[in-house]
Amino acid sequence: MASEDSCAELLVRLSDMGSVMKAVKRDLPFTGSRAGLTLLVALGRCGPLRMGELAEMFEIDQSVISRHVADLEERRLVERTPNPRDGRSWYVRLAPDGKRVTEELLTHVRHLLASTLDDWTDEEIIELSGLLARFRTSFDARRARVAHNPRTPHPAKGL
Amino acid sequence: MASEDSCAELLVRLSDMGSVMKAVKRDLPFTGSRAGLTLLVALGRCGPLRMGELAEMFEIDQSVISRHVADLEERRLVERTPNPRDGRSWYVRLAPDGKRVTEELLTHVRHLLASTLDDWTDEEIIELSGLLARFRTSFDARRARVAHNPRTPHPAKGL
DNA sequence: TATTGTTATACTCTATAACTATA
DNA sequence: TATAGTTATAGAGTATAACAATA
Repeated sequence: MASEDSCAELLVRLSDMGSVMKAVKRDLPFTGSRAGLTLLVALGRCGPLRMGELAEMFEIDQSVISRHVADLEERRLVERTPNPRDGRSWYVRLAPDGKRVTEELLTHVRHLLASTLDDWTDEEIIELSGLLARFRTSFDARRARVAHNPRTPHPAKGL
Repeated sequence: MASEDSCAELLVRLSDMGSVMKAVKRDLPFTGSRAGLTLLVALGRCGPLRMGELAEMFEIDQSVISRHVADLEERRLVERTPNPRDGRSWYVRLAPDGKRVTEELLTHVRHLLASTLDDWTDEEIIELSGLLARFRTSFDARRARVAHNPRTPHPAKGL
């Protein structure tokens, strides 16, 4: 069972990761918005996705996705194809330029990370990845519990 | 030595933590900006800090800190005292209300985390905290190396 | 002359609401 | 009527540059 002390410590460490990722993203050689970059990477990992799926994945509004995708499309980094099963929706996929850019970016970050972790063993890195993946699973499970059993006020949106 | 594969995996996991922290912050019972909240927590952890120190800590511009602190001061959550050793600078500290609010928030998040990790052992949590702390250390060390030995183009700011 | 902090301005990211077109 | 996506508008967060006061 998790103690308050160990949770407080973990909280600090997790917050710290925010600064780290921010620094990584800021120094990335990409002439476009950080949000667009994030979408490109997601499309590279997951393959074609609908607008709504992207919105759900990042928990941001569809309207925001709509504008970012429009921007990426204008810059020839993604392409849209109509969903043959539903005339309302679209699939977004990486265009050739987008694929190239995304691969370059990922290579860049992987090198950065490898250089950062040059005194770590592979086992240690895998250990950390595993714990983070498990943390994510636990977090999602808790959210599902709360959503199904809403004794807490509400999702409490604007607070 | 870190392999490309393990780094790629870790990269995905670290990005994931961004979404998690965003969800945590969004559901927090705080009637104010997320940025202000972050500053309050930092002041609670570190004690009185100068404006410039806050800017450096979060790697954002002094002008931004200036406006957030002005807002928090207006809402009686922080207080400013002149630095007796340097007439240009100010110390920012939690006001009584700010101290109360900060403690309530931290208690809330600790409970949230404890509920999330109810099937983790304390040792596992401490293990994860330790690896994250070490990651942060490695990351900072790499940045210092690059800064002192700038064979890469430059800090590459606007990119 | 350099540094601490402020103000003015503009850009990025996001949310809300009103809209369209399909289902 | 419900849903997928768009557009308009507003708010939060940040960076840049010009500035005041102090070192």
